[in-house]
Amino acid sequence: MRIAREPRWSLTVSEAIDLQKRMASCLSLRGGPRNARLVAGADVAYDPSVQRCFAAVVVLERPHLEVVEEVTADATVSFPYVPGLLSFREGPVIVEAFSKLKVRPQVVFFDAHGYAHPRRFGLACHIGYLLDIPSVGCAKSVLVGEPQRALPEKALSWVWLIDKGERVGAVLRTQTGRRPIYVSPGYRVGFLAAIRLVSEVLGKFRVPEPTRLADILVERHKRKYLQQRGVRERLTS
DNA sequence: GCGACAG
DNA sequence: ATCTTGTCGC
Ligand SMILES: [Mg+2]
Repeated sequence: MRIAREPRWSLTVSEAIDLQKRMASCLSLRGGPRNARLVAGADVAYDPSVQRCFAAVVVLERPHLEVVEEVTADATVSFPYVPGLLSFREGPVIVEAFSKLKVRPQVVFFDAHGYAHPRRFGLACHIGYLLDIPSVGCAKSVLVGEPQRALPEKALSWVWLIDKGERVGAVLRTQTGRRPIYVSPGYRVGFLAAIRLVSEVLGKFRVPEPTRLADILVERHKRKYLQQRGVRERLTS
């Protein structure tokens, strides 16, 4: 798959923050794909000992969520973890993985926030923009904001996530008796569309299928990569 | 200054 | 995110 926009990743922390402020103003919080057939999930894993990171993208076909393509990539960690700047840490290896895809997904789900971000430009917004593909943020914990009211226990119940008086996303209970996930618009997707899209790709787990399968694949890829590297060192030394 | 803080 | 085995609860 061809990457629509050329990213520049070599930025300082303050330059990255400036970029987010500039980019946030040119985002559309409306729309959303109609009856998307190809949906994708992406996730990243790390090996702290060698400053290496890994990414996986899994493409599924709706409505039955069958896997149609899987790709992985790996790279050297090039940016620290700074809350609010996750896309600059995980972006390079994620985009690298997407470039290896043959098919072009119609929507992408990320294991991170989108609009629910200090500067309203989380990883899901940033990567969706670079790929020029509608995207949704599906985080497992909160970065900014608070539920507008108490979240009911029943599965599929949701409430708005409010930050500084502004609606930034939704708190969605995907399973009864389990903690909720945090859904927010990424790129070219509205609030209700984001919630609907996530509900359409839920399986039997708390986390949506696309990101859950990407998580499993990236973990498997990381293990294989490190094993292979261990073998080479043994034969070289 | 203090506390919060995606992955 | 990662370090880590078994164990308790939905
Ligand atoms: Mg992740």
